[in-house]
Amino acid sequence: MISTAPRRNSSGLARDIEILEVLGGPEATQNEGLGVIQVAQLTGRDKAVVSRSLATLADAGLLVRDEVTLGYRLGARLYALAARTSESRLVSASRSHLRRLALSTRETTHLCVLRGGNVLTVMSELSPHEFRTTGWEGVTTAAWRTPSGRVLLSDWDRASLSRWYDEHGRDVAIVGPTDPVMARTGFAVLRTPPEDKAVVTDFESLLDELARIRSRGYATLDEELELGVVGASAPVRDLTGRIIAAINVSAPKARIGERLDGLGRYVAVAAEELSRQLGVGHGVG
Amino acid sequence: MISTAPRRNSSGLARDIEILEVLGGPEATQNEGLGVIQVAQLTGRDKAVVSRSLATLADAGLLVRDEVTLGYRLGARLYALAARTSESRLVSASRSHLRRLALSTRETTHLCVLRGGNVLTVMSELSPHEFRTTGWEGVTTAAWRTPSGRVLLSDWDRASLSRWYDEHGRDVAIVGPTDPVMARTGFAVLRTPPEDKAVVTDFESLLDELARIRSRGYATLDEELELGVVGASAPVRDLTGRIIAAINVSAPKARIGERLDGLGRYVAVAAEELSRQLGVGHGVG
DNA sequence: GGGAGAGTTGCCATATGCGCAACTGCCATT
DNA sequence: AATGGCAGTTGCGCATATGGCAACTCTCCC
Repeated sequence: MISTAPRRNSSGLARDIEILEVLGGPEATQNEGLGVIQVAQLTGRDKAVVSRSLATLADAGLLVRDEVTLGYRLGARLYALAARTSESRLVSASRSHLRRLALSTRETTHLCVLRGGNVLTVMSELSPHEFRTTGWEGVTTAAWRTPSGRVLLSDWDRASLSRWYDEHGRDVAIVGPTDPVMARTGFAVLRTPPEDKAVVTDFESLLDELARIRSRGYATLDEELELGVVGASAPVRDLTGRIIAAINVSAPKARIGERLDGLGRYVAVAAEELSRQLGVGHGVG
Repeated sequence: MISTAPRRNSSGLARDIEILEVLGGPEATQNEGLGVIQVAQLTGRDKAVVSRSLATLADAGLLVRDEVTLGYRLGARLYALAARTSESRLVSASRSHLRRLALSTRETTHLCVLRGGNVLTVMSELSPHEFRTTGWEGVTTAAWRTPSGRVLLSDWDRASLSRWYDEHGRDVAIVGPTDPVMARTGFAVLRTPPEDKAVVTDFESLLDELARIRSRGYATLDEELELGVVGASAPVRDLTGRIIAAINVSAPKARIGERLDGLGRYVAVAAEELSRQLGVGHGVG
């Protein structure tokens, strides 16, 4: 990533995107959309501006307005665009691999990509143990704190990493749990890990960990992000060898025990299979 | 009193959306994205304007730029917006389709999703014939025994199916009717179907049935689960093409008679409409 | 009836973005 | 090595779209 932050103008677009984010957030998904005033409050802007922006976005088809309640929600055009992203194609190609992994490990698996300083979970397959009906799709986490994020950074050169770390190294946020109660209470926003568990604390230790990941072919996380939770991640590569995604398995430490490294090797094999399929998948429909 | 089309301003946004559409088009999704000049030609705008707009959109995360080829493509932020709202969107979008289907067939319709080894009925619309006040929302049934469950399994690969069947193939329970009387009396817990009606008896016959479902585009059930009851189910797909839910119509055999296949085709059309609304067909093709 | 809340619109100063043209880099060709 | 062409970025002046305030409508509810 580049962006020595040349401060684009983008006044209008920034506001529009902020509005889209709000309407994609937990407040909007529960009810029948959000009203002008609500969006104005959530974005901290004048209601007149928000009113006009919402109308324009709805005209463009990115939003849909409920004629009765006057509430806005995300529109069909946005979903159509989302379906054409490369992530969308990656997800459909990865599904069976992820599902198989979830069934054989009996744990929850994720497919993650890097977005800015964060790791974006684009797909989840829940373990049979899970009772939740919704996964973590769309949720983002500070990249350098998660095994998937470290995997995704592990093929960067040092200069790029340094720039990236200057910009994002202090990020700690876990953004966007879809449960509104969690969001409101802030429960999931950040749980400080025990000091002694932290493997990565600064740029140098991040480099060390990335080197370890490269040599092993996978990353593991032992209660570093959350007590009682362990995980393993491995890189998915496109046909040029670049790391484009990471497969992750997260589980309670109690169920994994001493087998964490075994899990890492297993995840790595699954990621390699997926990579191979992506390499040949170009001709296949 | 809206929609008198009062000539919105939308100068910048219209252009940005046009650019997004172009980058969602076939020219961009195939190769390594599109360059500034190409987008300028496709939108008929000055390359300077396009250059700035693309940079701004990329800064916002709606676009991603390939460092090497300098090509732009749609970014993960779009996907994240859509993915985060997919479940709530399914429920809200389904209601009108289910209701319409219930009215036109004059039978009870359900929306079902897979949870572990069971089918969970998320939403029901009762037929005009029904007098019960409670639907089957929240009721779960062994997946491989129901048409909806088979539909939901029909896009799984064989390896995953095999694992899944090892774990859940012997489940027979019908769990948790919301009617407390039914629950207490155990009336709905399990009615053994007539032997000769069973289409799926083991893993191989399940595979056969799934193949039949794939080729027809819908599943039917003829007194297999309960005497005198027939049903038809069809798949609902999300924007990546994955089967995320099934629409089901259940009815007394006496009222359907020979028209079961017709009902299946009819349900399949409704499910396709719903899928299209969720974003399928706008995109991958 | 009137008051509160939600949403829209008019107005004006100002910041924004358009469009042209000049500029930088890169690569192939001679 | 010089040249020309192509891709992309940037500087600048001017028109205009946009933000913020306030006034306004509409509906709902007491």
